Amino acid sequence: MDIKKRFGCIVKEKRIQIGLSQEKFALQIDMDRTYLASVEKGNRNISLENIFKIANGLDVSLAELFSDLK
Amino acid sequence: MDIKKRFGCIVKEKRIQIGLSQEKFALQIDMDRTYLASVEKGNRNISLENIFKIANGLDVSLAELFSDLK
DNA sequence: CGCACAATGTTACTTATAATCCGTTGTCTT
DNA sequence: AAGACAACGGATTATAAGTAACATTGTGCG
Repeated sequence: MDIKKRFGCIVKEKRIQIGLSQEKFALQIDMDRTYLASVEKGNRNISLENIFKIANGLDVSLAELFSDLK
Repeated sequence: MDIKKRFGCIVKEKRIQIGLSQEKFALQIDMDRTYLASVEKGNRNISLENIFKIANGLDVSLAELFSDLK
């Protein structure tokens, strides 16, 4: 599985863990709702600053975010 | 310090650890030398696939790469 | 020191694509 | 039906990717 898809899965997992919808989470981290959706789907080659923004929103470090990237 | 600069520092550190010049390393991972230089300088908001490419070139996982991001 | 050369830094530019914004559609669940 | 959520489309804007030319710095050596 490619890196974008793997990343998207983890974001989705962790977002669900904290009990937020795509829309709520996107709003919270000031990111477009449809963009977050496509990131989770693994269709986006997201940039470092947005990766960081998501990690912060999920309240995990970048290392943690990537640690269970199978 | 911002995330781009912190990331760049780590890449530089790890590249030096494996004893490669920017040019050699860039060649190895099929990336332009000047692009790599600006990434290391923290002037680029690099995307996931290029982050991944660098991690692979450095022979570390993404989690490892980000683990000593101070 | 002055010279050569290697390594890195910087600027500026075009092209590719990340990211936003508007909406619609489908699927649950109540 | 209505409301919440997620998937998808298209059009636009912002910016990352990639490259070339040139500048600078660092280093070893005569």
